[in-house]
Amino acid sequence: MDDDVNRLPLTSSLVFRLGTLGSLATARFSAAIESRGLKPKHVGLLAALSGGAASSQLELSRVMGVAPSLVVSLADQLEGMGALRRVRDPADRRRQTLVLTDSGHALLAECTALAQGLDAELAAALTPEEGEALRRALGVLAREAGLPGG
Amino acid sequence: MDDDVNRLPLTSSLVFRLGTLGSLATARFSAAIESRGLKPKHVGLLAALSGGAASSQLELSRVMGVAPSLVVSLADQLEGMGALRRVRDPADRRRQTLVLTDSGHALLAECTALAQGLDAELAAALTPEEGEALRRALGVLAREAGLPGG
DNA sequence: TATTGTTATACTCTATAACTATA
DNA sequence: TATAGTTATAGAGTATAACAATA
Repeated sequence: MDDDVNRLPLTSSLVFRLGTLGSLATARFSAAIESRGLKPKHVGLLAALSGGAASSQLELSRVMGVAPSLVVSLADQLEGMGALRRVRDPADRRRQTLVLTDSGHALLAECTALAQGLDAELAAALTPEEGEALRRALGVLAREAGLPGG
Repeated sequence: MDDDVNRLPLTSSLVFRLGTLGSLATARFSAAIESRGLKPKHVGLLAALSGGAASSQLELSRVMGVAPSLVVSLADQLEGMGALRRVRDPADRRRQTLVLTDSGHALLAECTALAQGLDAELAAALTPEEGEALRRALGVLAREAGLPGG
């Protein structure tokens, strides 16, 4: 009579667990970077720039999967805090090329260190082998989905 | 000079990848259940009820990590589509016990099947061993974080 | 006429706070 | 006076659509 005995519960599916753990991870990262005045998407933009995945704002909006208007707003704020500069592309003056400043590189490095700290907290519950397997599997899925980062 | 050569990029950290893949997983699941008139949180509520993790609305808000007012709204909608009934606890008439109807059980079973389909799509990029390792690691993290589902 | 960036506006999601009923 | 639930309101985050500048 009860369906649940015959099937894996929804809550242990990959999609459900990725969803809930992803939201938890984002919340923790958000709290960690809050004191720098950053939100996760700011950091995503910095990382995409640093990785060379994109330089113009429209390219960034495609790579990040967000609306162009959001990139404008994120770039405004990052420019305001001195993390990047807008440089007009002389070959096509419509394009704004975003360039990380030294301070932007340093900010990204700080965020990377914070992320590594959170990684260590997460991985503490896992054996080294489990942690490594998790990294590998998530890497495959990220590549498969066309997400930034190698 | 370039920081990136000496450290793992932010985009391959566990937190970043859980965040981005989690948001992708939620978007896919959301699209899959949309035709049923459901959002992921509706399904989360059904799953929490079915798993016996909570019965009163306030308990549900704690288990799900959302505001009590949101549980009211989700329960309103699920009640409106006949997936659950509100039953006053006779011992404490302030409490609304939420009970899944047959139709609610069936709806949850459909959503579970949809999730399993998405799981299969995700796992297609992984070897069987990688998929199993991913499931295990996410299970450990979910338990560690006190998330529902075993 | 098409494209890049920007601005203005609206929508979705969710929380906080005020309120009602019961304890 | 405290608690469960509800309603009203507000805020964050983001998208869509209209607009300006350049191609």
